[in-house]
Amino acid sequence: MEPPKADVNVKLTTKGRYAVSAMADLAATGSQGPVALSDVALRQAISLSYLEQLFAKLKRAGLVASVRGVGGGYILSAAPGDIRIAEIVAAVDEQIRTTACASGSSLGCQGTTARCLTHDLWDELGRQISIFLNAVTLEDIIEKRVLGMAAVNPPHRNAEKYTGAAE
Amino acid sequence: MEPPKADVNVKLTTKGRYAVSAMADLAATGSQGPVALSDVALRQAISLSYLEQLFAKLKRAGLVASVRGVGGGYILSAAPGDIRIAEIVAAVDEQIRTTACASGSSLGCQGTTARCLTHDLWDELGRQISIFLNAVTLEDIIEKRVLGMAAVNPPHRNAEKYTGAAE
DNA sequence: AAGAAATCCGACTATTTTAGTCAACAATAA
DNA sequence: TTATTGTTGACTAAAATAGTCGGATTTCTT
Repeated sequence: MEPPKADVNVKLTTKGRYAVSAMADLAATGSQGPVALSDVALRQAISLSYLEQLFAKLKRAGLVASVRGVGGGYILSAAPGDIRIAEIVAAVDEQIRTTACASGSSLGCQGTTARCLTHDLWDELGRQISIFLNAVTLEDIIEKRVLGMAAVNPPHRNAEKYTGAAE
Repeated sequence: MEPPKADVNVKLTTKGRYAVSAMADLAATGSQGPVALSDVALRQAISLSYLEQLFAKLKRAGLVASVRGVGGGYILSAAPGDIRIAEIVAAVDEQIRTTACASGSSLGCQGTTARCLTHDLWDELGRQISIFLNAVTLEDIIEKRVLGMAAVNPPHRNAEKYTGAAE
């Protein structure tokens, strides 16, 4: 059984990060039974109300299941190794609004002159991000297997290896 | 002479896209002399006033030079092959505000339990995006050499090749 | 049956960011 | 000198983000 793949918009807000943090918390602590959001809220320093919002979406996306009542909480719908980060982000982050030359669609791209020169660029970047977030699972996070992934290959020139942050 | 490298925050708004489009326009049309923003505004369908804002920042970053008066406009400060997309994005997009567990800094990351489990993840993603945007230059864009870059290597599992957008 | 612990639900709000507009000014070429 | 273009800064409207709040519902425990 292979994990489903999610498409990720080039949009990464704190909402998505909170969701991933909360899901990682669930993966790390909830191996036995359901975990109450109030616990997650304390551990991750996120407000309970906000977490409730996020988990409503996560549940709608089928990533978690809920148990109501005393002793209830949320459980992952699948093993941590089968939940990709891309799915989490896609579940909580709303669709990016398509400005002018939207990534993916060729809207308004009847380019005569220089218009939409950058279309391919954003397309490709979005694809790179998707690939990355689809390659990492919750298990990778709690096992700390994320760092040190190989770099992308530049298109044509033999680019010097990019070592780190400038400045 | 090697192009400088810029650090890119994990933040990609239309502002950055507009700037890249405008710079690509400049690269494509302005090989002889300065290009007036009014022309760029028409071709790229961006409002002139907004472009002025963006180019003020681009100039401050040293990516373009300006010529005032009749026949004036903006010129690239370097050859298209020496201007990386990352520099453009970094010039116009403000610094991301560091929430809770900021990428790069270890602020608030005195993690006892599960806190900051995702730190490495966002760090690594930011690095991937930086690598990509640092690998692409304006020349690549106008020569359409952007598409078909190699995928990132997943961390540990031998992930199935991600072929495209789901759904 | 009562109460506590939890999810659920929807409306509301505050803050920030984005995406501009507008007006006035400065330099320069024709 | 006049038209063209850049320069600057203040201002604004709309959208997205990041929540809050109040209440309802379910279910376990006593």
